[in-house]
Amino acid sequence: MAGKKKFYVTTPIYYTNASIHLGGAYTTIAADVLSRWHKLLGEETFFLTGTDEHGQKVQEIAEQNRRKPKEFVDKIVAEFKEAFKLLNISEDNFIRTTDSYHEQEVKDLLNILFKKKLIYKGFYESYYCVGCEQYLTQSDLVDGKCPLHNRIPELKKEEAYMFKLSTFQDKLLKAIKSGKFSILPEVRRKEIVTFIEGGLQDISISRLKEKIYWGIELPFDKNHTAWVWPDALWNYVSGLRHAGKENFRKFWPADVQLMAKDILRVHATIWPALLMGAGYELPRALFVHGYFTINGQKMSKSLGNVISPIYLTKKYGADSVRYYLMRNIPFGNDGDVSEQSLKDRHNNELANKLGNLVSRTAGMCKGKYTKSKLDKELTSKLKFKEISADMENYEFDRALSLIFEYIDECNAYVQMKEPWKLEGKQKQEVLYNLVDSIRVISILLESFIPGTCEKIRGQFGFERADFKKVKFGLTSSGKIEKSEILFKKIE
RNA sequence: GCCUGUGUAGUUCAGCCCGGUCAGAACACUGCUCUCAUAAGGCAGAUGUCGGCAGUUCAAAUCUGCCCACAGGCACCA
Repeated sequence: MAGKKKFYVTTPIYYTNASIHLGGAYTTIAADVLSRWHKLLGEETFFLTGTDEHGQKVQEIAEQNRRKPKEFVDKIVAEFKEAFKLLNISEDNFIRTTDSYHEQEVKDLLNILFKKKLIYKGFYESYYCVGCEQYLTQSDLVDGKCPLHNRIPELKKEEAYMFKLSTFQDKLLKAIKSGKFSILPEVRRKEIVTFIEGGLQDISISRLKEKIYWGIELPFDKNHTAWVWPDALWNYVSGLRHAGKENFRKFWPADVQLMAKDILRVHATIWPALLMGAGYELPRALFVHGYFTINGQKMSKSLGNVISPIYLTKKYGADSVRYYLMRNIPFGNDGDVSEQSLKDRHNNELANKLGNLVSRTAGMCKGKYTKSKLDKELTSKLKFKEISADMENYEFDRALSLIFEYIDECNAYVQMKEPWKLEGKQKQEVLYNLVDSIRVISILLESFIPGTCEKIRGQFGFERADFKKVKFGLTSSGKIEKSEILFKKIE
């Protein structure tokens, strides 16, 4: 079977200065959905996620907690893994930037770039506010002053190794404009093109070790640790190569890398530049999703409206949370999230439509179903091609909406045929078409609500199947093992 | 300030690229109805001057201009 397609998807690695938040769970769910979908398409897939654990913030927070950084991040990482398990995430590797294989890969990268003279010793300049006792960024400043203390910060200069990002400006623009390195959605691509056209400056890729000891030591200078970029971004290479060199050859480059818009710029500039510098192919696409508001408000700790994905999952179940997030917000847009709308979708769509269809069908079958002829009037209403196209375009909400349209058709079909009034063959035929439809639906929904689809398979005795089996009439006669409620109503 | 977007029923949104059943879907609401099922399902209905003004056109939510409101971006915080 030569030429089998492959699919490599990544999430960003999450920073371990705090517990997992809903946004991170969302990105990871989306990546999981894509990975599972492509697997069902018959492709070989690799799905990477993980944690970014070095740097000043972690160092400081650990100190505040009177812990060693490693102890501190171990605890946070355990929470991430717990959350992903709860959410039924099927990653192939969970990389930690503190993993020794990763640290070695980063050193190798830095050596290569250093030898190619893409890294040179220079100075990192930044603004230091004596009042804040902190470094500020350009965007922190208002009229060139620290807005908190209303004073002009000192410009501090310290030795740092620099990466020649500026060298890559034209090559990057070319890659983006040609579509070789695609940035989605379109709005984000425009943003990046404008930014790069404004000119790329070299960036610092190290900090003095005496200041930031919690990082990877530069292989060519013990007094420096790697700054976040080479360390964090390189995970996409090291995390894949960890699964074996064969694997790396097979899966590289990434087919799509998901992220929220806050980290797009580094992923659209520094990241591809590091790859070009080290002689790697660029990822095919970056896909940028939006932010959430909670009940119309920005999510923030100070407002106290942060919703924990662990809380939601424990309360409503992984599949409801997964379904809700994928269905409620067009991927790539900002969107609003609320427990009420989650409940509404859980009750109306998962329980009343899908759950009830399965339940009433199983009930009418009275223990068995018999292979019969197909009713095209029903089965022709499934829009599999459109659903596939929506998935190709990352339009998860549309795909789900079309799948649920078919579920509606099935429910209407029951009403129209009134199988409880029928006998013998006529009745068998109606039930067969419903059972067969449920089988097809369960394959289509597998990526989104894997736990539920497994239950459906168990109930009807279906085999686990991929999209080759998304054809009607493939169900043979069978027994209903047991009847169970897929989604209990909430409140 | 500059650059990008968004503004359509109570709510969330589709439609806008390629002008003419385009005024839609879902939820919520109201009425009717089947009874296999998780008091679920089915059918029917009301709701909007498509942000504002002007222009192009036989015809504009759909194209153009201006205005208003909101959001995002404009480098070392990820």
